[in-house]
This record gives sequence, C-alpha cells and structure tokens, in this order.
Amino acid sequence: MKRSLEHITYGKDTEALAKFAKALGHPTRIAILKHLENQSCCFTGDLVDVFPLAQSTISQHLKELKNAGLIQGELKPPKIKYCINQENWQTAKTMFKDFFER
Amino acid sequence: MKRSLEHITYGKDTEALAKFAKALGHPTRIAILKHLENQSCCFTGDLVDVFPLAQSTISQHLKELKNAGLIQGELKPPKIKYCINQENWQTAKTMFKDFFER
DNA sequence: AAAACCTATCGTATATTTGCGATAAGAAAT
DNA sequence: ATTTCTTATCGCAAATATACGATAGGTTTT
Repeated sequence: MKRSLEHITYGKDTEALAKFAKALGHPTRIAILKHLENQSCCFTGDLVDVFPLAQSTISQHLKELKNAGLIQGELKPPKIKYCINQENWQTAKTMFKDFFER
Repeated sequence: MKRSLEHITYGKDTEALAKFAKALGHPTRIAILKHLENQSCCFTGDLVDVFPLAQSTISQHLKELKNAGLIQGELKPPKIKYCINQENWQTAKTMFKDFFER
C-alpha cells in the first residue's frame, strides 16, 4: 500500500458503526452471537464443541467480539463465562436501526 | 492455513447477515452509503470528489457494495448512477433488526 | 507438589482486503 | 475518426484476517 494519505478519518459514528459491522462480518461470529442469544451466556468450551474449529480459533473470534464490545467475559474459575454486553448491544442495535432508517 | 475442514457452512440467514455486515465493515463504505442516503443517488465521480481516495479505490468499494446487493448501478451514459437497492436494503434492515432483537 | 482442566497467546502459513497507478473499455462530443 | 470523459479492471505491494498446532498461564483437584 502506498498509503501516504494521512489515514483518513470519518465521523465518530461512521467509524463506530463500521467497527461493529466488521465484527459481525464473519459467519462464525454471527453464529457465536446467535448461540449466546439463546443461552444468554456460555463458556468457550461449549463453543468448541459446537463448531468444527480449533479451540484457538474460537478464542480468537471471541477476542474480536470482545474488542468490538459486543460480548464480555466473566471470570468463573476455571472457566470464563461469555455474555452479550447489553449496553453496547443496545448501542449497536440503535446505530444499525438509525443507519437503515432513512 | 491448514483448512482441511471442508469449508464450514452455516445457515443461509447466518451467511447472508455476515455478508451484509462484511460489506458494511469499512468506514469508507459506510460513508458512501450515508452519502447515498442523502442524495438518494450519485455518480462515481461525485464520490471521488468527496473522498480523498483514488478513483480506482472508490470504484472497488462500490463494486463490493454492489456485490453485497446494497447498491445498484444504472447506466446513464457516459456516467453511472448509483442508488441504494431498496429491496435488499429492506432485507438487510430486517435481518439486522431481527438479529439484535432477542 | 503434581496432575488435570480450561482458556489465551504465540508463531506460522495462507487468504483476503485495501490502496494505488496504469491501462482498458465504453459512450459522447468534436 | 479522433479526442474526451467517465468508470472498470489489472497488476502490484502492504496490511489484515483466518486458521491451525503448540505452548503458556491460571485454577482446581488429587
């Protein structure tokens, strides 16, 4: 890349929406979230059993969802319970809604 | 990648939602769509003037949005008028809404 | 203390995305 | 017919994403 351009920035809302969308832009992550919607919460191991993916791969997807703020992990030794981050979930919901409503 | 796994497939809706989300997962594409929402339609050249990106880059983003079905191009020689694809827009809107509603 | 269990992280390989300039392709105007 | 205008596509380079196995880190159990 010859990105000499000084890193274009957009409005805060534009960046935020793109970030959420990016996190949702992989079928595995959608599936994980749908699973979380049903269970409300679950452990990493549960997902490893459900999906034909390596444990490290699942962990990586969870990390991205966490970075995007869509989920959060609660230490439940020796496991980690992942839940949907309600606050950010609502934010994302509203942002998508407003975006599509025009 | 050692993707020996025979290409995991998910439910149709999961794949479709991920595809929409992926297309939305870049700030430039969000910005383009927001622009289209205001103007309802516009030409490639308009966008080249608005964004500090090469014409080829804009064209590529438009291509991805078109592939995702979010926009459509109408031949208006010698230009091409891009508009939001109303039908798919509604589909996407509903899919995101249903996804976030739980 | 050692073993077992669960999850994150590292290192690596490959695929995809993003961006650019250059060029091609099409129609309109001269 | 040539030039001009507009957009798409090609070829390339760099960054990012995706996936895996191996390993590390932390707790609990034995």
